[in-house]
Amino acid sequence: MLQLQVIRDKKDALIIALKKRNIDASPLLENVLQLDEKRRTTQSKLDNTLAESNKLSKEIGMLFKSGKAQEANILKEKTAGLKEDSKRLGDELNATAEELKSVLYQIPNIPNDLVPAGNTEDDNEEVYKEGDIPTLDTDALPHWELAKKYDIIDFELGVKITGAGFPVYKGKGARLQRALIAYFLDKNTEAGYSEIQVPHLVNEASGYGTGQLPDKEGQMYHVGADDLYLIPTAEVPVTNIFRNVILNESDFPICYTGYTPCFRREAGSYGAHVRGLNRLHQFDKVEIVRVEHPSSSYAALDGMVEHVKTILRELKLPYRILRLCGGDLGFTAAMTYDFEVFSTAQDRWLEISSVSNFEAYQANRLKLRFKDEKGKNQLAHTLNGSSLALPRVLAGILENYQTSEGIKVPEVLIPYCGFDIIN
RNA sequence: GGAGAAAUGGCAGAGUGGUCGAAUGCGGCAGUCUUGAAAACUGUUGAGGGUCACACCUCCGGGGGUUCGAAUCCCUCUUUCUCCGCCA
Repeated sequence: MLQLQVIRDKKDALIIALKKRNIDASPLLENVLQLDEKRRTTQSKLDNTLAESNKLSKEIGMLFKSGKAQEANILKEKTAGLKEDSKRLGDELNATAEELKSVLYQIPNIPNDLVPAGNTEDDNEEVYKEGDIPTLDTDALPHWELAKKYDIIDFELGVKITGAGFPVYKGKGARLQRALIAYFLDKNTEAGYSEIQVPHLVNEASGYGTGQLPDKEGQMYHVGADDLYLIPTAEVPVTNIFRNVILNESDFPICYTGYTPCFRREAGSYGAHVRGLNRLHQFDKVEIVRVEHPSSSYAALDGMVEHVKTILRELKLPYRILRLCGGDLGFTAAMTYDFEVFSTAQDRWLEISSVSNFEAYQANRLKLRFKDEKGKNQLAHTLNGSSLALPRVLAGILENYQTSEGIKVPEVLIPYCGFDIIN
């Protein structure tokens, strides 16, 4: 959520910046300012009424104490009208505040200056590319065929147990999956991220805190009986650790890494492009989350990007990095870098990581602040990224490492797997 | 799941209808003293709204109610603790 003060101060600049997302924010922002104005006048009317009623109450108290019940009762009558007024003004204030909040929730984050304009993923800007795309035999298979051939992932079994998009990993497939998780976590902790295990279900307040609610309500699985949501990413529980927290400057930087399964309804996406591991309802992911001082959040973002690079370099997977354009940028992000690995047999790029700076947008919802050197509370910046999302990394490994003898295991993973080929 | 107790500032812990945003202790910060540090002493120390700045308003787990007036009384939800039951 954007800060009211920022909207008040720089409305026109915000409208221009939000054009990159192809939205005309001016009606929304106007509405915000109008509601804010109304909120403040109502608030001040209410405050005055309450002040008067507080004053009378004190007088009544003193009169009763000094035995002047008669006079006190006269004053009591005067308070009746004030009570009605404050009730009415209070209701009005609440309604206005609610309305204001709901409009604020509809405004996405302001894209960073570096974010290119554009509508679709075709307008994303490739900023980096590394690794050689292997030349495969003509009979090379896509990963879902390989999974079947070597019996390491069973999609049909998942359909039987749960439904489409819930694969079952078997034997060396399961072991490879576990190896990847352990390897990612080790790399992250070596880089200074502390490992953490968090709940896989979150409450409504957490959903609002990181911005999944109300914007992406339909993307999360909701457990009605307990009113909880299955997490779509570890970002939600990990970042919400800091909801309603006031940090000291010396606490920065805060770096966490956690492995969790992720659950996404993916309503409306069907077809060939979601085959195999390309898009699932349940998948595993290792996430990195940082909380930073505003002055260093972009350095932190760069650091996260460099870190993810080292992992892909070690896995020897061909990848590229895109800076997302305004139209493709997530609702809450100010800037995002997507990592894509080349899936050779499918001849397409697969997104395997998304690293974002949310600046103060999430912090404003979370009320995540720190005391600056002047002792004033300021909003912190939050960031997160995948390091990495498992299924598509697995798809990339299976396809790019396939040989006529079987699928070779990337060297760095051999110690984690205990085998060097899947055949 | 059943029975009972509780929830107050960074922490501990007073406060059962009026001047309580809240005693006291610890911790934090600043100062005095000291070559420096410790100790001691002095002062200061929650958040939000509002204002040029004050004033003023709100917040004692969340929500609602009673009352001229609620941290204090009532209802409700949540959480924690104790006992019982169940259980990986």
